[in-house]
Amino acid sequence: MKGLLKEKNFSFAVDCIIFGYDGQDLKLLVIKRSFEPFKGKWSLVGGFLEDDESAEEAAVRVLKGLTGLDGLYMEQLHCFSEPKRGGAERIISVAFFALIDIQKYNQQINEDYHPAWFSINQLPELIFDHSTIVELAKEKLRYKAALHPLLFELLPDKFTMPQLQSLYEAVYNMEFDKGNFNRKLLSTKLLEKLEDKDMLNSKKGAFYYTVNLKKYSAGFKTFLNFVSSQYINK
Amino acid sequence: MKGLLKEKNFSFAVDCIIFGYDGQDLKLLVIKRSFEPFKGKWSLVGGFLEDDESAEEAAVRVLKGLTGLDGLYMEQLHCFSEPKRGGAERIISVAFFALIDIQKYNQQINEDYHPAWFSINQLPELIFDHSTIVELAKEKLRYKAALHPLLFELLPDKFTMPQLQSLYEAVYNMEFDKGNFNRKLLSTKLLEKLEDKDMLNSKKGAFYYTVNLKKYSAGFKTFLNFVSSQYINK
DNA sequence: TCAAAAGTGTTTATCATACACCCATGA
DNA sequence: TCATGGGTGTATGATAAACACTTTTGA
Repeated sequence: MKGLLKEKNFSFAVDCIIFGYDGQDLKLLVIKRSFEPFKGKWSLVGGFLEDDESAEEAAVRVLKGLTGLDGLYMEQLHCFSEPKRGGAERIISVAFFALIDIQKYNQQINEDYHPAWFSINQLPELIFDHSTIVELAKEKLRYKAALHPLLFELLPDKFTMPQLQSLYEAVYNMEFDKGNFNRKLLSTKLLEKLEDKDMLNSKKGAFYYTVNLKKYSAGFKTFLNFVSSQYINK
Repeated sequence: MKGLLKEKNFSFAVDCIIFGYDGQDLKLLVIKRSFEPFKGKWSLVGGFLEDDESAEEAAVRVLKGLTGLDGLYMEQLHCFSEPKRGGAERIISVAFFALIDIQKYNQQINEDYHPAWFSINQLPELIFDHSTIVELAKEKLRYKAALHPLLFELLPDKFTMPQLQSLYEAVYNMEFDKGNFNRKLLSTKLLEKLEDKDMLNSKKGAFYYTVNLKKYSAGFKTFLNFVSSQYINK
């Protein structure tokens, strides 16, 4: 097929869906466009591909430009290539979703973009097909986090079990039994209990844990079926 | 970011990973290139994107051109955009994987492409990064089929339990207990038992079944954990 | 009547769930 | 000392896995 048809050329961009967690809600980081068209509207961060970089490299560059952070958890989501995605010219885009610790982010924020966090349940209108993209990203996050230890990326290095449980409850919009939650998470052997406690959020205090992802493959199995499949749609 | 940097233009193609099952092995359909460069080498079917179509539409077009078939199960796999994927010029490609009933295919085959089926365990060398793409597709197929009723797409409309079991065994390269396999599959409520039997492959004969995917969402849960997670890597 | 493969039944161990209970602390 | 939330223990039911058993047919 290639070689038989004439090649066309296309504009090619990346868009980043950036998830964070503030202790209450799962949040999305969006920026306010400072240029036309749609100046002043909310949008995902994105950028055009350069000649010498892959989409992955472009996404890393875009993420660093906004957050100042390297080495974020990042994953290719989907390529959106409908001729009329919105906007005057046709742009093909590969979407990536990223998970960041909202505290680390706030230290290095690049205000030039006019970024803002929105709760995932109260998103503003986004330009082009960005709302669709975000919906897909939410589904994928739920799906993948049910099977893999992913959500730790949204927490600080040290976190407590109640924090972790709140995070899962925010992501899946459901409640878990704390006893069963603890057992399940500890049975993965991915967590290491520290000696100090967080005394700020309760009287008794809750022990801190860190995650040891080196044990990932061994502990993987126990993540299967973590969340009942009715909460997974993709 | 968009609007600030100058846009570049890129060649954009789709590649199709086509899986089939011949009753013995999981197979991949590849074509022999009839043009330079790499004339005579094995390759995935692909094609350049047209101005007025999405990548999905292009993949459907390419699949129909080769197999003569519409309405195949098809899913976007990944976008490959490394600047040096192989070949002289840079081409960004979105890969799709498709599942087809090998019998239906053989009726409408387009010999112009010099297509051939290879067992997934004995693949020839493929051009560019196509071997990498196929590896990723295999992983994704295993992953997804462990959670979703997908593999039916590889069988005729009527199939027997032993056939279905052989298919799963080929895909996961392991053996299942027939009693447990039957129970598990029947518990999904996705299968409808027919009145006639296949008397060709055994003395006793095996009842035919059809799959009723309308019951998909209801029966989904039971597909979780179908295959032990150690066989899933993505 | 026997071999081969289809299909069913049964036992056991493991795991998920629900929920009762105990513990440590600040007010 | 009591209310609060952290953390542990336990009983129950559901499910997965192993494997023995029965059924049907062609040779």
